[in-house]
Amino acid sequence: MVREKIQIKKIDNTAARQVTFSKRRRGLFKKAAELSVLCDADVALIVFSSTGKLFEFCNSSMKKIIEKHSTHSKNLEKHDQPFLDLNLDSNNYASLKKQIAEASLQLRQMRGEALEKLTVEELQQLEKTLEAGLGRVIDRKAAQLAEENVRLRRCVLEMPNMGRQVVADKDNVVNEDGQSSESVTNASHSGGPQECDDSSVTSLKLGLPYC
Amino acid sequence: MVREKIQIKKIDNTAARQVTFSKRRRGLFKKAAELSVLCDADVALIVFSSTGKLFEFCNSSMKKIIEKHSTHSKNLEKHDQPFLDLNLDSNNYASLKKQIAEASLQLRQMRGEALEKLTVEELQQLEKTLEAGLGRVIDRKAAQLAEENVRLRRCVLEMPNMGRQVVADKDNVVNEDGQSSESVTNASHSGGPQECDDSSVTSLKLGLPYC
DNA sequence: ACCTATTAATAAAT
DNA sequence: TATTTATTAATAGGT
Repeated sequence: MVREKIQIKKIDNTAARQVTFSKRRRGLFKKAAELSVLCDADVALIVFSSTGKLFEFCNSSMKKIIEKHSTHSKNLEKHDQPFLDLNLDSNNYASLKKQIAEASLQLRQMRGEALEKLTVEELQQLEKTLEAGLGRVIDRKAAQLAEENVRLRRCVLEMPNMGRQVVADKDNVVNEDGQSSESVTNASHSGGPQECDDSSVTSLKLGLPYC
Repeated sequence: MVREKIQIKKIDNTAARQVTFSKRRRGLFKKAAELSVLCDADVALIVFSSTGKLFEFCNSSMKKIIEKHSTHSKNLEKHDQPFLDLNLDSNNYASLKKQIAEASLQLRQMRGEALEKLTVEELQQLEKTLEAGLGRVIDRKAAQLAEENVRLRRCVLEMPNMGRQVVADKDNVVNEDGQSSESVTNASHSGGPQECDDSSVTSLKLGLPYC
């Protein structure tokens, strides 16, 4: 597209990814709107950012289009038993929905949205909860990293020859030349590219290819 | 766009409209796919041509995304027609329970529990989300406090006798006219975090009995 | 469906 | 986040 052509793969750098997301999202929504107008098409577009924020476009009614889509797909896959669900207990059903609404609201508030209705005291409480959670997350991360560090050091030490130099050399190798290491994939369940600019994280990766 | 710039309005000529539809639809789907990969976003795109033909794109599961979308919107709109919703299998009983489980897990993790299964990368992401949420909560609290402060100062000033002494030596009085309350509000929207510790909350309470 | 002149989108830098 | 700019990508109209 631009100054330089890019590869279509997940953008590692979080900040860059969010910038690109904003720009391209705008572009995509514009195109969607144009298509619906120019060609008299029904278009529904739903996007969740990697942080869980929802963006949507629909030239008419999202609900209607989703229903229409549902109808189309239903021709192919068969339907479980919506009627059974109905028979169960509408109170129960309603209660489940209420629970979901409540949980969603809480989640949004923890993400810093929908705070308008909260009192200062509630905000204070929320702040404490978030601080506590953040602390635990950071602790846990540190623990994981320390654990991995131990494993890596052991791994390096067990290597007969070059182990020591590799560890000692601070800004060595590997990460620079693109995505060289299989180890990155090993390190994460999700298998996605890394987005940790934390130097401690980075340094961890350095040892892995030798294991 | 090309040889000549076009107006974004329905293309009258049917053949031309269909040609444009094909071209732009391809372009749109490509962009949607790119966004989902580059930015790790969940994207669902549903298009019905003016002739009723269905085209869809989804980087993961259309059903899942529609469910997620449904969950999000349910927080805002009340559920008028549960029957219509039931037609989508997005709202069957099992699915609702799954959504609750998922939301509960997310909430627990944001509170710093159940972190054992998360990778370092996921922890990193969670940390960022918490930090962002915390920042917004703090901002909001500051804004609320500032607002209340304005009200309290005005209240104190309106008291015939002792008002002046109480307020005078503190930051000046100009701050509490319409102008400043505007600026406080503006600052809270865009501005950086402001520090408000518990003592400021406490001190606010002290003023209230006089009003 | 293919071609290409031209506009639109956008990556990177600021 | 917004603006700017250099460059690639999309595409309108023609064949």
